[in-house]
Amino acid sequence: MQHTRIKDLLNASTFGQEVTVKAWVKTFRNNQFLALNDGSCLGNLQAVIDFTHTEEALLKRLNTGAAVLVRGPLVESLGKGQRVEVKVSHLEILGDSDPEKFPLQPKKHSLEFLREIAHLRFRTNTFNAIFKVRHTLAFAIHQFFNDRGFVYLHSPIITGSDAEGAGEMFRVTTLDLNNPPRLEDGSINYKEDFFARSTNLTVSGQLEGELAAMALGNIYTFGPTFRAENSNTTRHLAEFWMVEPEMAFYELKDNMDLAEDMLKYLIRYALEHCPDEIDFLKNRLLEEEKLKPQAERSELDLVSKLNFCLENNFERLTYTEAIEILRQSKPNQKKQFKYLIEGWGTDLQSEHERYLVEKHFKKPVILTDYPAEIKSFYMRQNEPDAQGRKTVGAMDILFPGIGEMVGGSQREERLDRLVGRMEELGIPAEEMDWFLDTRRFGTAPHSGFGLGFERLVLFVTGMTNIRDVIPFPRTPKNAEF
RNA sequence: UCCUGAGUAGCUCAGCCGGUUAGAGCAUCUGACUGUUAAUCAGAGGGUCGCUGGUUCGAGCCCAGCCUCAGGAGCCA
Repeated sequence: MQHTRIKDLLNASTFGQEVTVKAWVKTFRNNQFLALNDGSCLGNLQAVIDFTHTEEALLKRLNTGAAVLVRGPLVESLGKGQRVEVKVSHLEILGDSDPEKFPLQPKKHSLEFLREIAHLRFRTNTFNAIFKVRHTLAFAIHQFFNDRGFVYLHSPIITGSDAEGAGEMFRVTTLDLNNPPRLEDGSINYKEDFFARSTNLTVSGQLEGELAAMALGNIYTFGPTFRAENSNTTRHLAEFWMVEPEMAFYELKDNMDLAEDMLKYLIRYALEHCPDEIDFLKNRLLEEEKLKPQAERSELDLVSKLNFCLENNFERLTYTEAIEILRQSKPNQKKQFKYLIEGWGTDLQSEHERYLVEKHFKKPVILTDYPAEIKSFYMRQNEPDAQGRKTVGAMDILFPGIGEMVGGSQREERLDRLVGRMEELGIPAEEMDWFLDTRRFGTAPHSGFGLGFERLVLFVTGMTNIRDVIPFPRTPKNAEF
């Protein structure tokens, strides 16, 4: 049967026509006012029921969560608080919702509780808004790259390479775990496994992306990524989505320019296409901040924060410059950092990144040229500086409240340098032969980066826990639903 | 994995120094009211105090172990 989405009805400019609405009950007030939501927008449609001419048994079934059909003329609302309403002439229950058992009430629930009922949390305003924004950002990613002639590459989810060392991996196998085939020395015989070798879920599509970029020019991947790290934080998931562009003939600066353009494009796209959702999330955040002491409240509301991000250039500086700023910073002088900045060469701790981004520059920061020791083997080796310190052409983009949003680099395209570094780190070159072929045949400067999609969604929605911006979060000890 | 905190009604939380029958608001149920905006008013029902063990005349409260959750750290995106 034909029915109209509530979003269209709330925007309607003509009245009197009969409409049919199919939606879920949010609340039923005063035995006559039904607040309906069908997911098409955050707003509810008010349906007014003539309870004197409606069976009492039917009215009793208008419980929060029930699916209903209402039909009647769309009229200007007699009451305050809404512009339009439906005067119900026909009412049907499509699906009951037992009020004794339905866990959502017309009141504020904690995010922790909603996480436990992740299958139902879509029905709340907050998660309606979050997943609209998430969708919009995903769509905008494809739009951005497509407009610029990038090819969307599907890198494999099951990988055979275990040489990359970018974190703990999830094993993929069809072997009988209770009785696996073994070699004479007792080790497991993967020759008998499905792929006749040991396989894992991907931790990054970068290496495959590089192969494609060295032919197609500019590519990007956007898919699920898996890390079996025992991370219990508000910023990590065992299964998350990552965007990884890879560009032939791009040097580090081109790489940074693209990443900054992309982030601004995505934020602007969300602001333009989800104004209601972001406004709702902004107000939600303001409510939450009221509970905090003045000192801990943020200076900018969500919309201002996003706009501020668009209006300012990201601060670009090298690791070496950042160390100097941190060394002379107040918290370092006063020994307030848990990890004091003493010398050059160690990785920055969260507290240092937060100081740079949230206190010193107060905007997104791109850090470049990290010490080679603390970065991956594939990053391009810079010439040592006057003091003989070795760095690589890496770039990390740090965001306030999030930390590392993007991690990327110019890749080492010189075969001898790359193989040399792999030897130093004990990475077996034989297993990476296919990867090294790009450096053997027509090698060229190229660059790329990885964007943690959920971290972007966190920033744009103003949420603070990454488990609340993915439908069904996978974290250590939790893979429910 | 480490550090800190938490776990009491469907939800959010209170529960004093270890002491009789464990409380409140919301939700639910019953009734009243009927242009309400998380409707309102009156009444009622609702508990394995995370689990296991220990101390004690007596444990929601003290002790030990475990489980789960949250925040921070590490790892990273």
